[in-house]
Amino acid sequence: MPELPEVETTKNGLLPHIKNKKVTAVNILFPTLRFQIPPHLKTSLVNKKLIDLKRRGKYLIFQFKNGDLIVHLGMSGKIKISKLIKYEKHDHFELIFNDITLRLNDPRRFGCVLWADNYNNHRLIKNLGVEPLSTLFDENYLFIKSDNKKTNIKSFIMNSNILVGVGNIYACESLFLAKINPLLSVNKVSKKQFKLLTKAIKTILKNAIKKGGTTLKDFANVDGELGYFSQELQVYNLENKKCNNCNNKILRIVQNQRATFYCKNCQN
DNA sequence: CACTAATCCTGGACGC
DNA sequence: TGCGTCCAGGATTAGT
Repeated sequence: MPELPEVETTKNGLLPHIKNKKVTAVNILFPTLRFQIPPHLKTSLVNKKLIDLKRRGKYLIFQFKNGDLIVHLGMSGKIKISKLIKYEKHDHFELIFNDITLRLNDPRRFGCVLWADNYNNHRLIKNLGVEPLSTLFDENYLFIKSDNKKTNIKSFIMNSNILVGVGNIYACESLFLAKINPLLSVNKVSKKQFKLLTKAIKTILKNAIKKGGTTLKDFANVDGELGYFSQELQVYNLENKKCNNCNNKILRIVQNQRATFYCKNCQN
């Protein structure tokens, strides 16, 4: 479900509620996720103060003095500020502070809850590519990374070892904004196109964060409010609808086993 | 090495 | 109302 803007929205929603607060209890309700939730969290986090909450790619990093709690939301994970006493189906993990309870619910179980002494050294984090909203991400970076690669530009920008946070929705939307055909081999992408693309990715992600993310089926922020970027989508999930630029029909194809939406007329 | 396919899992939409 | 099929926001791993 969540790409960078949704994770960022979650982070921004949670942080003011939990910063500098002590964990009073941890409940592991259903440890089965992509990896088993480490049982020691139930005791090792109690009485520890949350120093900061960060985002790295699509990972949330809850920082404590004794280490980092790493959470990935997978396709269907949600963290809510819970006022409910009764648990719901697919609740997995609960982080309880004095006055507030965070609950992780993940029906498809592609998410994970991990522990690391330092998140930067964790095997799932240390090889991640650049943050798209950082100054390290520019056309030169993409150009260097694209060297000799024949893979298509869409899967290239979705490769988290190159660039983090861009999933299927924002890859489609960014390529549309940059007017680049998603099928184009990266070794044929010009420097000028890379410049347009980096700019488009930054613009799309920033705007999506501002709108509180994209709600397709059920994404909601920590207070249960929906994301409004879905109203601004230009191609994603809009097969056979008219392109806002040229009125041609938006196409749906499959690339690397993922749906791609684009306008053949505008993106070439 | 580079690229493709399979895989993990549940639930919602849709056709019959 | 129910059943079968397909599809979904991710990312690793196995295989060619």
